[in-house]
Amino acid sequence: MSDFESTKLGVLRTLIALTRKVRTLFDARTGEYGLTEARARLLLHLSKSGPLTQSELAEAMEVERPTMARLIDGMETSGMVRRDIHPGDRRQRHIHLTDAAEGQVQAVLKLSEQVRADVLAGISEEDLAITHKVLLQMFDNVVKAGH
Amino acid sequence: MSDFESTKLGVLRTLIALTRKVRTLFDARTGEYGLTEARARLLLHLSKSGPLTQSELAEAMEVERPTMARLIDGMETSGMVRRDIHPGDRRQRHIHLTDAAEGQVQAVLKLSEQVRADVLAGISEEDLAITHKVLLQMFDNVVKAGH
DNA sequence: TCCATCTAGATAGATCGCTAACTGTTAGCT
DNA sequence: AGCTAACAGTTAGCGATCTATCTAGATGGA
Repeated sequence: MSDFESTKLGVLRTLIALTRKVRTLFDARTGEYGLTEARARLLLHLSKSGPLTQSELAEAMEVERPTMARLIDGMETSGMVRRDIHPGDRRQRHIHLTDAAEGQVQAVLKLSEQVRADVLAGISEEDLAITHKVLLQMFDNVVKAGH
Repeated sequence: MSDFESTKLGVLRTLIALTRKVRTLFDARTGEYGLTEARARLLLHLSKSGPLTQSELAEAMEVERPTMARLIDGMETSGMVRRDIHPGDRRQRHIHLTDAAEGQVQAVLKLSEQVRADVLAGISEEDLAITHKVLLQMFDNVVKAGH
């Protein structure tokens, strides 16, 4: 088997294993804030975007709506977000960060940048750019293949 | 923000989203065999390696032992694998594919190669090699950071 | 106006991943 | 022989993801 063939065999497997490891690293680091990787990402996203509906958040973070609903459930229970019913359309819930959560944003941002730096250590700008391009291409391929 | 900075921000996010999408694509394709991405991977692994213990399988597929145990539970229930107690060491269970599962290997192999081909479509050998190298580096970084 | 359709969100059920803690078995050392 | 440590596997509990389905509310055409 050529090197190319064995790379093809391994790259998806590496992708999957790496994603799991990144998540567990994130979970370990953010555990003291009552956060997980998914929660931290939502926290940071909301702090940048401002209040959005659940559907908008789901689309922006590329998860399905029930996934987002459950994520919000958990963060609502631990007092990090608030569901506000939109006055003009009672179907919509606008998701706000609570003051407590706003206060954590800086710390989580720092922590998440640290994780990112750890993960990307020793990788050249060129290689990283190529990798990102390739991952985006794969993503596009999967979306197309899904039809 | 430089391009390098924005790539750093996006690449991990793309990685996570891509992994989810690849898994769901796999699940959709293999659904008719009563398989999922994880089950298909175990099926193919066992067909190549021959019978192994649960711990060996867990290590080879880079998941924890309870994860492997439950995966085997499900496949045992649907009649794809068999747990054989090792005569010399009653702690060990040697996991065998059943005849029914052996018969599916070729079809699943084909299917999994098709998914792989779909995902990797249009990506050059050079870029893929770089990507794999970068992912492995990231994996190594995460393992080191986890201590 | 009224009924059909679309949209937003919630709920149910499944899979897969993790850690922590438990049982049973083996091995090793005194 | 017996105690301790290590190992294999299981169980319990939680988080995140998906699809399928349900309810409530909004919209639009007959």
